[in-house]
Amino acid sequence: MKKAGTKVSVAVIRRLPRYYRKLSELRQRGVVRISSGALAKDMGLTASQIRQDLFCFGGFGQQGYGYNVEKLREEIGDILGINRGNTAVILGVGNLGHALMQNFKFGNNGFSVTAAFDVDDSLVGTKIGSVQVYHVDELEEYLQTYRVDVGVLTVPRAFAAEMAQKLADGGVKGIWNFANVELKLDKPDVIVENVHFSDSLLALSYMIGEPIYEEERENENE
Amino acid sequence: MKKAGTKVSVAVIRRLPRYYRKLSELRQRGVVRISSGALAKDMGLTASQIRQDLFCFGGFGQQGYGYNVEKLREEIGDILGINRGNTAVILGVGNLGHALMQNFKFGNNGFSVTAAFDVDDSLVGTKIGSVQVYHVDELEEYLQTYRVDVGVLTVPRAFAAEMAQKLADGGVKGIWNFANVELKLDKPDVIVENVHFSDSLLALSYMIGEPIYEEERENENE
DNA sequence: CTGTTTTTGTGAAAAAACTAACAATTAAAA
DNA sequence: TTTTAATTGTTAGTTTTTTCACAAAAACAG
Repeated sequence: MKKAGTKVSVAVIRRLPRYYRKLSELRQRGVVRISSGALAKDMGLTASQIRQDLFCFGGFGQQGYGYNVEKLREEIGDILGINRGNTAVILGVGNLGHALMQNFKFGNNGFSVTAAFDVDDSLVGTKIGSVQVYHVDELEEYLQTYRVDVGVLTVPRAFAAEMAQKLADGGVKGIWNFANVELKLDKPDVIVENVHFSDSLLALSYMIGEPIYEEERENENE
Repeated sequence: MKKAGTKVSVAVIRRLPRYYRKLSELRQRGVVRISSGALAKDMGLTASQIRQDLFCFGGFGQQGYGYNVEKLREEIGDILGINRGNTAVILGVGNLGHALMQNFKFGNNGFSVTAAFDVDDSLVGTKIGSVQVYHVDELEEYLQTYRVDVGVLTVPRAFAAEMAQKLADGGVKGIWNFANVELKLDKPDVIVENVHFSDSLLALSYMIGEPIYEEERENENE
């Protein structure tokens, strides 16, 4: 659909999951079709932007009709790689790793978690849900044996760099990094996606202290 | 420092916490001064961008010298509101809320957590660390009694909207939203900061499937 | 003390992102 | 069936963001 070699901007890519989420919600509510205008209003964007974004990947709509919710959702899901059968392993079954394994719906996002790793011997050998916990020492061999697309890094920050390197050496394509450090890898083909809680909270901290942000919001709602 | 009424772009604000984090790290390593060029190289940005970003708030550097790490860190911290004595309450002491309370360093980001709320009677009355857990029914009164700047929303998605409304009605300035829903509030002066795990994972999913992103990364590292 | 190098602050240029506009097409109404 | 209204794909224009370029200031070397 998209011209080969064409680069889609990061800004667009960051909006795709939001579209997917909104379309999933619409589908669940039984909505069959939606126009870019209605979607825009619902999401606080402009209709133009939505059409432009989708245009990057080819037209999924129909003039005079709009977009079929089910079909558009499928298309965006495909673009995002939801049907690619991605696999992930969890590094660090502490509080956060545990919470992710128990609460986060990896399956809804096209990932299956195939293993977890920790150094704590009281965890090794147990199962979280249906996922086996291995000792970190077994990581290397595991990565050589099974295809793992993404490593989820939920270890304490002190161990993050070392674990990230092991994941990269083991051939993962991406690292979902929850450790509060900027990872530097020698493998440039490994994508690092950071989830920095503190960055998020500090941005919020700034915004609640700046009256100008309130004004902006008011205009937005017209 | 910044001209009153001037709006700083969101892109800049999102970089400030990264600067703060990097400067904290440099300070800890005993680095006293740094140039925009060195900082840029370390962070994968351009020197120009860093100077431009800081220029939004006034000049913190010195020509021919660079930036004093300690001083710049302080300044950015002030801009972000780290010394404003912000308070936060946790809504939902499930897996994630618990993990945040135990692992996340609110203090490092200028926040003190003053209370937590849940519906589970087996949790109500207990303490997580030094933080008391109250029943959600007591939220309204609590918000009327104490100043709460931010509500941390870690409830199941089904309850997110309702709880968000209570927080907004109670007068919080911001909501740190971990529930996987787009919140719609009738109070436009309440800032919502979303932490959407699934959006993040799906963006990563897209990028590991697109060879073009690898190329981009390679150029970045020159 | 003088000259050279470093480095910022800042305006201008370039690039990227977003919005507007509209012909082409479809759906719905008359 | 014909007309009217709705809506997309797509190009062009506008705005925002990023990068470039360089004078001014400071540090450093000799």
